Amino acid sequence: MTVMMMRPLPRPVPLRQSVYDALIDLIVGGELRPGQHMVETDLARQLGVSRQPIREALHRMEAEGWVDLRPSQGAFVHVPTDSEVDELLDVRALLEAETARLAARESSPAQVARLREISREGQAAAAVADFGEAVTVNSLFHAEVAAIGGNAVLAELADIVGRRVQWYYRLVAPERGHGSWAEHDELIDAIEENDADRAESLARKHTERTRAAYHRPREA
Amino acid sequence: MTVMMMRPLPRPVPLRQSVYDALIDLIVGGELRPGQHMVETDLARQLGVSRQPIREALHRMEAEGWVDLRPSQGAFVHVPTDSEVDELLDVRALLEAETARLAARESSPAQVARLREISREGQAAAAVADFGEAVTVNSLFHAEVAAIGGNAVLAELADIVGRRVQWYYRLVAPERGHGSWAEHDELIDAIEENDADRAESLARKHTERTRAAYHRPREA
DNA sequence: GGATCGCACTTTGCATACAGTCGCCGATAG
DNA sequence: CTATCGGCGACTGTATGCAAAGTGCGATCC
Repeated sequence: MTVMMMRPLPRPVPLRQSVYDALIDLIVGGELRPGQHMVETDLARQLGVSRQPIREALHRMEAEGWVDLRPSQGAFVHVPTDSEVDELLDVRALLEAETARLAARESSPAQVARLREISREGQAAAAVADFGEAVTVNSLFHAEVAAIGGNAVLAELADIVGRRVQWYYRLVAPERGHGSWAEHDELIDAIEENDADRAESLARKHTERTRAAYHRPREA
Repeated sequence: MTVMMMRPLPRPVPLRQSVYDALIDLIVGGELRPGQHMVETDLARQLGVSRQPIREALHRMEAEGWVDLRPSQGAFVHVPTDSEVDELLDVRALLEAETARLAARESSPAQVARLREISREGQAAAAVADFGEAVTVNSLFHAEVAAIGGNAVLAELADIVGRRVQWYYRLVAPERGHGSWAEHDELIDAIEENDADRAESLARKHTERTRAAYHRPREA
C-alpha cells in the first residue's frame, strides 16, 4: 500500500458518548432542572439503553460540573449558586481573555476569514430567531478562536467552562440565544490586526456583559 | 432534635473513588508508564475488585487527562508531548497567577499563618528527603492559596492542572520532590502584604522555573 | 522469501443480576 | 396530636455474563 493522506475513519461512537450528549442537551435545554434527581433506571429506559452507559456518562458529567453524585443516592442536576456563577464567570473571563490574546498573536488571513464566515452564520441564525442554531454557532466561534490560539489544553478548558456558562445563562434568560455578534466582529477585527491587548480586553468585556445580563433579572 | 452546628457525616467512600486514587498514585509514582495499556481485568484482579469500579475510575481519569480511552481498545496512560507540556504550563501559569492574585486581595493574618505553617512542614519534609510527603505538602500549599482566594471553581481547575504538571515534572526529574520553598515564602510575603501584583508575578515566575527545569534535561 | 489471508485469542462494550443502603410512610406509644 | 420506631420499597453500588470488535500470529499462496 502506498503511503497517502487519509483522514482517520469514523469509528463507531460509543453509546456512553451519545448518552453524554443527550443528557447535556436535556440539561441545557431545560428538560432536566437543577436539583432534579436523575434516576439511572428511568434514564436508561427513556434512552433505550442499559444502566451501564448511563452511569459512565454521569460520572464524566460529574467531573465537568453538570451533576452532583451523592454516594448511594445517585445523580442530581447541579444547582448553581449565585456565588458559583460569579466564580465561573471570573474563570471564563480569564480563559477567554488568554484565548483571544493567543489567537490575535497567531492568526492567519485564512483563519480570520473562517471566523467571519462563522459570524455571518451566527447573525443569520439570530435573524431568524433560531436559538438552538445560534448557541451551536456561538460555541463553534469560541472553539475556532481557541483553535487559532494553538493551545489545545486551554481550548478544552475554555470549552467546558463556556458550555456551563451557556447553561447558567439560559436558566435566567431562556428566550435569548446569547448572540452578541457585533461584539464578536470587534474581536475578529482585533485578531485580524494582531492586536493582542485589544483582543484580550474585548474578550473580558464580553464576559462582563454576560455577567451583567445574568444579574439583571434578579436585581429587578 | 435541637438545631445545632454539625459537620456532615463521612459517608462510605465508593470503591470507584479508592480505585481512582490508587490509579493516580500508580501513574504519578511511575509504576504505570505513559503509553502503557491498562487492561481492566488485570487492574481489577490486582486491586481486588470487579471491572465495574475500574471502568468508572478510568472514565473520570480520561476527563481529567490522565488516560486516553480508545474505543474498543481500552485505556492507555496518556503520553504527554513536549508541546502539550508547554501548553499545560501556560495554563497553569494563568490559573496560579489568578489564584495568587485573589489570595493576596483576600488574605487574613490567620490564613497567612496557616500558609507559613505548611511551608515549614514542606521544608521539613524536603530536609529529610521525604519526596512523597513533599509532593503532598506542596499540593496542600497550592490548595490553601486557592482556598484563600475564595474562588472554588478556579481552585478545582488549578488543582487538576497542578497535579498533571506535577506528574509530567516527575517524569523527567524523578528524584526531586519539587520543593522550591524559598519561592513559596516569597509568595506568602506578598500575600501577607496584600500585594496582588507581586503575588501574581511571583506565581508566574514559579511556573516558568518549572518549565525551565522541565526542558533542561532534554536540552543537554 | 515475502506478502496476504484467515483464525483464534484477547479485550472491551453493553446488559443483566444481586446485594446493600437510604429514605419514606405508616403504625404505635406517649 | 405529635414524636419515634420499624418495615417496606426504591435506588444505587458492585459483580458477573455475553457478544462484538480488534489484534497478532501462523498458515498459505505467489
